Amino acid sequence: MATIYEVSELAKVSLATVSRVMNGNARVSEKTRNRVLSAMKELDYRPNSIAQSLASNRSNCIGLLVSEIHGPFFGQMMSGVETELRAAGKHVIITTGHSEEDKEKDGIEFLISRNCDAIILHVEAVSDEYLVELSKGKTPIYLISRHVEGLPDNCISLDNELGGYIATQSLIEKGHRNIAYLAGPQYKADAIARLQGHKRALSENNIALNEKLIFEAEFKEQGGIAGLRYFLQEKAEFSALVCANDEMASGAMTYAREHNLHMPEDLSVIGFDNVVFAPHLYPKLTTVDNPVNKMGSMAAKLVLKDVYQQEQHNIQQLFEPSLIMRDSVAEFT
Amino acid sequence: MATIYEVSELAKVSLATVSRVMNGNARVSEKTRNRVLSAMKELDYRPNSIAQSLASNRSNCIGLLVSEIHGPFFGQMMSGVETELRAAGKHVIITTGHSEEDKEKDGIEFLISRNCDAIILHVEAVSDEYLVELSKGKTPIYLISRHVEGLPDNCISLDNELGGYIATQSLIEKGHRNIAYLAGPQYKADAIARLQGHKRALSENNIALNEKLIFEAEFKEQGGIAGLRYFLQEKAEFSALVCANDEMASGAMTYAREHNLHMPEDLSVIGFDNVVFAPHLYPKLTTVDNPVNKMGSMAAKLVLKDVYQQEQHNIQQLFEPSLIMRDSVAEFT
DNA sequence: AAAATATGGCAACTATTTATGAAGTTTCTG
DNA sequence: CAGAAACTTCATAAATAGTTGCCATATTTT
Repeated sequence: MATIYEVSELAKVSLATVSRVMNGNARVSEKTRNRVLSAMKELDYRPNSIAQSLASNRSNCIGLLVSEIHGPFFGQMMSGVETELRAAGKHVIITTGHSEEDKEKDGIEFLISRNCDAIILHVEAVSDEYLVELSKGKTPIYLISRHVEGLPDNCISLDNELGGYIATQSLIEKGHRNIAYLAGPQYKADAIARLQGHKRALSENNIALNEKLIFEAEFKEQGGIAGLRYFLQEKAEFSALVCANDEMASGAMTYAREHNLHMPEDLSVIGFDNVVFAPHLYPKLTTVDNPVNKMGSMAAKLVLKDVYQQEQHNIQQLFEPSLIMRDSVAEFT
Repeated sequence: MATIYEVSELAKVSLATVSRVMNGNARVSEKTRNRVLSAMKELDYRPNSIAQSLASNRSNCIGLLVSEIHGPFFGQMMSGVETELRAAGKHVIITTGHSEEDKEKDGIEFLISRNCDAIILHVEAVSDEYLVELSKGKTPIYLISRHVEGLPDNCISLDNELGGYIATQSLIEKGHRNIAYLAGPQYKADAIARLQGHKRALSENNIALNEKLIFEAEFKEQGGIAGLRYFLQEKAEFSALVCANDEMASGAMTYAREHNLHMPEDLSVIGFDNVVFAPHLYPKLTTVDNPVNKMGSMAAKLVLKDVYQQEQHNIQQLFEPSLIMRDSVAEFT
């Protein structure tokens, strides 16, 4: 591979000038620039990005830590981040945290050790204090789908409380009063907020909270199955079920059907996230849209703005959920 | 950040010795090693991976190019690759090719320019010749889910022809004779092979091929919808539908239900890939399992073996699909 | 005491960025 | 048209943080 020396030699120009042509940080006359460019072309020269990183103390890599790489939710998120950064010529290093404190910390270490210029995190197990401490290090951190007190400029978040609220509210408006709530793991901030929204909707409508109609499970199909099994075993009375995410809703629906509950007549179901497969469930799932893809690209924009000083417009840090009406909710009769 | 010099100074040891302790490529006495290690600890020293890369000509980064980052298929694949490489302390840089020739080439360039030690590709639009040419460059390439003549040692592939065969064969065994086939884009090797398998199953059972029962569409929900719409409009007679992947099956099922076709009584459907949501469709989708996750981790193992000289057992390059029976296929009566 | 093994200290090497002061060239001004 | 000002470019050197090879020396084993 050709080096900058060979280019400078062929173009009969000094090293510094070649560097200037590449980085455009100083004026170079048209004539010289062309000489340099054609020398580069002739030698099929590509700058060694590693050497550039070492000398400039910039790796042009952004670390991205997600809970899981598979799964429709993270897919959308990573996609948003990658698209934005790729367009800016930056590289994305992806790793996972599995929603476990040790693994999340380990993943963060891993990304920092790679000299990422910034890291974008979707972490759930790690504490706010840890993140505040981490943010004092030399690698800037950005959080997706999490709001940390003390890091207002580095968080991209969704108003999960509002999401939980509109889900339940929409059921109440359809006449439902006995509403079961399948909550996500209560150590995860978004799961907590969604449940709070649910409770607010109930209390604003003067519906007493029935603790038996709340069940906590994991954010997966299996969690949905376990949840509905619990509610049915408890013989609780309910005409509608709100699930803290679409995967749970999918599992719950499968289980409901296996137990001869017709949806939406016997049971209305509402999800959260509006994942790709939501419109292909049966019945088509009514859910709360979570603009994860946009949040991902927004996190990337924030990095481009703060870390690489690129001008960015329309920066938005708080996103709002919205209701997507489909067929899984019926009027209560 | 502390450098290797400070460590050597504090440990009263030479530079070379510190390096030897880190890389373990030469013998160091227990005593010295401990002195060095405790000096590192005291200074909270972490080797600068960029400088290591420059000096050793190893970036410890592996590039991964997939068609799309979202989508259940790629999620499983990336997950397999990442898990394996992460455990080996390697970094994964992910980018996308969108199944378009230009973008795929561009993505490859992008990864090579980052000095990846190897790149793992899931490319669909680029030609075999291009890949053979590419493999002559200094960056080793590995292909997932594609077999390229001339690169036998760098391909991990699925016997798609067999997959297509067993899907159709399973329907025939249930008594179906009029079987519609929803094919994937015929410039993609796996889509071609799956269709071939279908045709072989038909001919082995002496069923005449009806061209009207074959439709080509994209590997997405929308493709499934378009396909079934076509078959219904054509008023073709068929009791079963095989879809070239699960997403198409999901779309087709949604469309079928909207047109009052009951599944599996009126229409049996079979998919391909056995994606996470397949068991949560209604009816639960019978499909052909595609071990993408394993194929991803196998590609990673191949890299560890070839590029990093790590011993690996059970290397497998050709994978076999298997039938997963669920509820979307009925006996033809 | 000789041979084998460990370690030290040094230097060259990796490919770039960036600063510096000097020198060269062009353009403008009076 | 001379001189000044502004703009370009040069050549060099230091810095980035490591790896690696070499030979000399120290320590241990035979």
